[in-house]
Amino acid sequence: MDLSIGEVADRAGLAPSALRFYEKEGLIHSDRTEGGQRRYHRDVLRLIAFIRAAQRVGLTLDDIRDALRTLPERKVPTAADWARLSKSWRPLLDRRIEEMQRLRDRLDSCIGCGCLSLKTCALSNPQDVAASQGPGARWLIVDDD
Amino acid sequence: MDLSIGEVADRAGLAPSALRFYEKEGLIHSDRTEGGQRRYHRDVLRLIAFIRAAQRVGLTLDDIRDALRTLPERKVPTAADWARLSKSWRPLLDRRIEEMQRLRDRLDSCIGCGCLSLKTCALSNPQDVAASQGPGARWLIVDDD
DNA sequence: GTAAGAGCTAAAGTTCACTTTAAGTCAAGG
DNA sequence: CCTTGACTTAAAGTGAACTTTAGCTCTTAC
Repeated sequence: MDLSIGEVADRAGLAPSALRFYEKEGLIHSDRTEGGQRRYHRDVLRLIAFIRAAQRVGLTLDDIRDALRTLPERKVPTAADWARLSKSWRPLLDRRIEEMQRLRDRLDSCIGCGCLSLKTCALSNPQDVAASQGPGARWLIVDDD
Repeated sequence: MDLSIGEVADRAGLAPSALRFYEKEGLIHSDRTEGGQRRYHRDVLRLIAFIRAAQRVGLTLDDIRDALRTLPERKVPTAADWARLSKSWRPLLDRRIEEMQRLRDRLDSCIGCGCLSLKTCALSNPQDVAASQGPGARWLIVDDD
């Protein structure tokens, strides 16, 4: 009752080529038939769901492979294993949400006050704050004083 | 009192090569010195802030170029112009925030109940919901019934 | 006036996450 | 048995967003 690559692709909503790619990258695993075709355990669907979720949160496949390495090898992960993994994403998720909300609030306040041309507006003068901080998206994640 | 490419790069927190790239892509504009070097109006810093913000929300540079085309040509955009642009991002931003929150809640509930191996759990059986919906990240954005 | 560092261009290179291609093999229904 | 559609591989291609390289030129401080 194992799944072929096409069945997994259909159910998971991605292309067979993506599954082969994930396997080459060490993210998922398959058994083979006598003739060399892939056969997947149903558990791979949950694994793929986790991979896609992690990607949505902003993790690279490298990050995800590292995280999956913390799952017990050679046995099917338990609910507790998955829970531990989910939990480790929580802070990242919180940060992403907070950042989006800050951006939204900032856009809102600037729309509301029409201040975009004024010196005092955070949006209109991001560079003065940004210049002093490392690389990356600086002005958006600046803490309000 | 115009800015050189290096000054803009420093203040905006990106590389000079990125500024040249943005210019080639039609996102920003520069004047030139007699000798052919770029000189930027201070306004470019705000424009760059907008571009980076839009990227954070998930827009491609193509999307952003299109959005910027709605700004009045040949004159410095007003506060109202920027406000209109910001406003158009609001729905996208809201959707992204909602999606992140849904993912967080779902992970939380699955951690809390330890249900990951059960048939009733949304996280453990994403494929049954996902299969019926188009391509993309489906299970994460499925509405709760 | 000159040296050093900042800037110029065009073209090629990089990384990520896949997809496409080409040439062939496997599996399952009739 | 055989046809058809799904599957196999390795390697090359894709697109987004830049960066790097090479070989110059410009600007500025001394």
